[in-house]
Amino acid sequence: MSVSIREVAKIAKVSIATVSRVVNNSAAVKEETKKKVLEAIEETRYQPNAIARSLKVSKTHTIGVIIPNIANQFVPGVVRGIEDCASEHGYTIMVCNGDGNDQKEKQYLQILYEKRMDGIIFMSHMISDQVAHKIYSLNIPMVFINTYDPEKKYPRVGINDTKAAYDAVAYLLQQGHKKIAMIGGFPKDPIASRPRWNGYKKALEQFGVPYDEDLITWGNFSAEEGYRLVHEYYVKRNMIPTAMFCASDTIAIGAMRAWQEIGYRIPEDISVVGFDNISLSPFLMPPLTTVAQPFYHMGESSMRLLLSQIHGEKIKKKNIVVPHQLILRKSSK
Amino acid sequence: MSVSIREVAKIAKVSIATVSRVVNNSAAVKEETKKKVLEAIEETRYQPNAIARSLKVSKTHTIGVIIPNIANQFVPGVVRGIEDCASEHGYTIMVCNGDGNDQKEKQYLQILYEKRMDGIIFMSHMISDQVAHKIYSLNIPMVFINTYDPEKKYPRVGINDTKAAYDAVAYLLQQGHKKIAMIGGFPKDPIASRPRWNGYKKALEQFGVPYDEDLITWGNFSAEEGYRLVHEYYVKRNMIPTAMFCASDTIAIGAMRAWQEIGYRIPEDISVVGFDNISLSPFLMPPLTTVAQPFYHMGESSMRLLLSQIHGEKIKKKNIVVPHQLILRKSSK
DNA sequence: TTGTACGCGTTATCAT
DNA sequence: ATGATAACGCGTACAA
Repeated sequence: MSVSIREVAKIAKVSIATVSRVVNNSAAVKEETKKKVLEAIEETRYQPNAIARSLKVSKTHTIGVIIPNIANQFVPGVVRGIEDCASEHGYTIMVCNGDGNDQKEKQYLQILYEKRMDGIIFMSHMISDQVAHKIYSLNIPMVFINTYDPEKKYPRVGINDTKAAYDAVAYLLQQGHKKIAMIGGFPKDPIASRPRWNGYKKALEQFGVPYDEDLITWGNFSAEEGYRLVHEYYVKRNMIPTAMFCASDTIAIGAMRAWQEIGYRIPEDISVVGFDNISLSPFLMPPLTTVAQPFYHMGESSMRLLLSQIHGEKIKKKNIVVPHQLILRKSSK
Repeated sequence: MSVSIREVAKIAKVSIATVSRVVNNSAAVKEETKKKVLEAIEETRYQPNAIARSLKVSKTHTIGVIIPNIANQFVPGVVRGIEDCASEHGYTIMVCNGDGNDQKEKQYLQILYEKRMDGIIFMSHMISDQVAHKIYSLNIPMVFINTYDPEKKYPRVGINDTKAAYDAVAYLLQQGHKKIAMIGGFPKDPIASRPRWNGYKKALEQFGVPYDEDLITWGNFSAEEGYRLVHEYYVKRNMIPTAMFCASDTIAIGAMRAWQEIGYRIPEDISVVGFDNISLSPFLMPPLTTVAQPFYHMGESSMRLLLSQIHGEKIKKKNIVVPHQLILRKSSK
């Protein structure tokens, strides 16, 4: 197999301690012996064994990342933010697709613990009691994206969903819209859906527009659902709004397509605003007005937060809210 | 910190060997003592240390995945395919963004080797001599996605790019188009760009349509470039084709937008066909005709190939070509 | 400045 | 069926 520090030592005619010292620059070594060691390393093609090192120092310089699904629209941006920050600090990431599934999440948590991650970043819509229980049993550095842990023991990073939805709907109201439909995600989802719904209601209230339950529908954040709901709910019931607030850009894409198919023009007949600002939103026809979430930034700052925990610093702020931004494009007026 | 096998042994009043045996089910243990051990494990909340185990058995059950950029349109699908297959077989993945950058790729290769991955999946456009050199120095199970290693020592999975481009352009030709523009990726890229260009030329030849260099431009696979090239090349030179073949869906998105902005209708005035079939292609206006790549499948089968290498099986087929598919939608006629 | 020796938490090979 | 004990490859007191 691969050569160990021992062989290098033998060839360089020094002790393994000395080899270790030059490999890690951990202590002064005479220039001459250092050269001998370096030559021996070259000759043997020695490569340090990080596993052995980890066992010794109880640090893997690896962090676990549990996300719903890497293939989801905005997850990759977050992961990229995490990885950039991680690699910058000498860490590597292990990514796991939890699929918002209790069992899978629990199992990954277990595996990541056994593999002795230095910390874990956990992204999900909601976190079940079972998963929460598992999390607390681990007792290692952790940070949440979007979700909260029930006891709020660990920090969480995310936008202010209520305010973000409020901003979007308030903008529509300001433009004179009164009949504003909303397509949300899972109605029970306490992270993305409830707060956005609240923001919607709050805006209406503020502008003195009565809330109409019939204008609200729930899907699952997918384009297919947005498409389906427009056809099978709004059109079928002949409830044609003048504007529509969608809880995700994917929903908005499906919805816009449905409206356009049956002859409504966007934004002339119906204004549509999305949520997320995924990378293709500016290239849709028409380009989509939406609430941008700083995904990369979220990943990056969650990693930062994790690092400070790993370094033993005490976290004071448990809820790190990152800025959202309403981006006006052509799908609304 | 966390408890070791030793403490469990002490509490259960057995040897560490016995504890190891019950933890791994590696040998028969009397029911009675097994129970004692299990109780001790429960009591101490013992969790096996995978690092120590890895050091002992020289297997990490972890595989490294180097990709250009997880935030790129189609990369997440591939990674998802890899991860599903990996986790199904008890493996975990470490993902690294190489950014198609020699230095980064080399460095990640080094890190992944030091962390003793059981294998590596490498996805990139092209692989430089430096990186190739590094790869060969490692000598561990590896498989490539899209790229080849120069000596073709390791297997590679990908579509037949030439044939795929041929199919797309032949379709356009069949529809009666004669003036077909193409926007490629990096002209030097031997993986995605050259073969697709060749396929384009081959189709023209087959249909007896003369090849016109001026119809070809090169970008970098981005929507911005597609947009820019339409405006600054085709429109400015007044070279208006009747159809356009784009080497990626993102290019097509930018190009469609540019044409539409200046009043050309798609597909009535210009047909556009893309490449990749990213998840939003069906939701564009108009829905994009494109060549689908089976990303998930590519990830999955690359992982399978890696597993068989890890298990010591000899790979006979070095080039695994997965099926592409021309998907006809509304952006072409 | 350098070397010796121990321990990190396992698994595996011997005995018993 | 069980227990001692030797590795695995490394970092680090401590001694020299």
